[in-house]
Amino acid sequence: MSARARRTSFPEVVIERDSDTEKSSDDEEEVEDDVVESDDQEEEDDNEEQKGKEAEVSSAANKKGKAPITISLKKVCKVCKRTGHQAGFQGPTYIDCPMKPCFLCKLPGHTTVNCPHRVAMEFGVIPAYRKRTNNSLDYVFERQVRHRVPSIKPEFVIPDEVNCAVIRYHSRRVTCLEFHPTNNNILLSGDKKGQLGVWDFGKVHEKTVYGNIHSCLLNNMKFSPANDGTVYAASSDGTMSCTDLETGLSTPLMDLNPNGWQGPNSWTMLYGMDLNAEKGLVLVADNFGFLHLVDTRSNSQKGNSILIHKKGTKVVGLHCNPFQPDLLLSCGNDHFARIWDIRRLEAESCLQSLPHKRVVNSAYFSPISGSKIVTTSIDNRIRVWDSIFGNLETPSREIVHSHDFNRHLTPFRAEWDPKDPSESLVVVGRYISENYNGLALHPIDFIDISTGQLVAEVMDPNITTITPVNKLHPRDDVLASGSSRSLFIWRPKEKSEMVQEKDERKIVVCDRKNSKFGDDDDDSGDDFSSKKGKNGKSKSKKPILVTTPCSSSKKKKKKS
DNA sequence: AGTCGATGCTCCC
DNA sequence: TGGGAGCCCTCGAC
Repeated sequence: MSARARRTSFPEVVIERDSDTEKSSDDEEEVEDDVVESDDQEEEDDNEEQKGKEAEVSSAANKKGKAPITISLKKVCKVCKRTGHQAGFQGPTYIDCPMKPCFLCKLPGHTTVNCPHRVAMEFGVIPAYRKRTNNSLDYVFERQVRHRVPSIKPEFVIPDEVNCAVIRYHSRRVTCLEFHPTNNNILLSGDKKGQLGVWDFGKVHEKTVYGNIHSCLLNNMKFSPANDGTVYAASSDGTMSCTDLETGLSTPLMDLNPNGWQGPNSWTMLYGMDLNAEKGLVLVADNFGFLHLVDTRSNSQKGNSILIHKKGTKVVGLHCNPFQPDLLLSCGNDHFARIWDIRRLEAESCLQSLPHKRVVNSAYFSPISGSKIVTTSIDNRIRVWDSIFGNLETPSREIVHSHDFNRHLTPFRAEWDPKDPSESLVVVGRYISENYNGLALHPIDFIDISTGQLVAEVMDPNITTITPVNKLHPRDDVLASGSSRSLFIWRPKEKSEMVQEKDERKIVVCDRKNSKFGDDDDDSGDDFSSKKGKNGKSKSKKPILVTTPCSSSKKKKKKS
């Protein structure tokens, strides 16, 4: 009996067989066959479904006539390409490849299922503890800053229910969000195509998208502190723009590719951006490690560009300290976050380098006192420095959290709650899914960065996509999320109910072409609620969200 | 329901 | 340092 004939535990498809007596002369193949057999034994023991396929082709190149080609269907792990196990979704639960390090904490020896960081997110985190250096900066902190940070933590208010949304607001994935500084209902959103959305979520059906400002990824935007009708934006097309929100008219303040496309080695993209209101400066950083300053009064570049990160690497984040705007925090792909003094900016003049193990997606000073730093790195760790006046050699805390890099997703950024006086609440989307009543959902996490504890995980059975872009409202208990091409507004449950009393929850489906309901004004669509969970496990889904009419909308006409 | 492809980015050699 | 291989929980179209 040949080896192939004995293989009975999985389906076999013989495409062509010339002669049963012909055997492959290739020794290596013989060995492989043996390996396969032992794997088969495991499969029988496991008694699992056979999925995947492996084509075994006997070369028989030295023989005349046709070679036998046997394709056997058996399970192959798509991660490590070995047999005997399989990674992937089994229903709503993702099974990791046991041959790889933990997908969550990146350590070997276990998978995410029993990773201690998944069981308890605060695992291994040292609760609030400030390293005292007893130097003069510590003294300054005690005198000037400490009283701004209350020692008693207020109760966190979590916006945990979808209040309104526009499905497919953008034609490409959302890259950034920004709330209007004075108008509570205006949300700005940028997308991968460079389009800028202006959404008044008080009037859900009204949708404005400016498509002619940038030609690719809108990476960051900020409102002008001098004029809240004006917004600055940095894009991968190499331009930094200043746009009037009323008219949509845009002025390019900087174009780093004035000669157009000259090849990938010279094409400059703008990523990190922030404003220094005191000095009237826009700070932007590019993909070659340089920082550029633009004077908003003269609309011209100020000084020379300065290399602030390793030459040739992206600088993805810039943040001016809210308390001392001359302090600048940058982060980038050279695995560093850096603190700078804008008054003394030159290459290698940074006050402090904060090393990370991998690329740093974001680095922010705390929003009120500016004395803390939170960074998000693609090594699946949120790092916290409790005081920029203290010892910055090592972070005060490292919180393991799933926010891996994926080329199809906007990079995750942990964002402060600007309303939290204790400066300890942070919001960040989660990459890996969890099984919630038979649905694989990717929640949005609220984390207390002083303890590493998961304060809340916010999800909706209808949002099955990953939500990497999140922004908390500067004044209201509102969370804005960008998930794929859609925008969501969350409010706390009780408040949501109050709002609904006078105006029902509003979910609008955009994109005429892809929606069978056709019209933005059409209120009958259930595209949102009909979305399936992972692996089509939609049976146990609670249909809590439906497309409801906007009662205040005057445009109530049905298409015949 | 299952497959496929668009593709940017990281990191290793 | 440059080039290129490879990429584990995408997402949406067909």
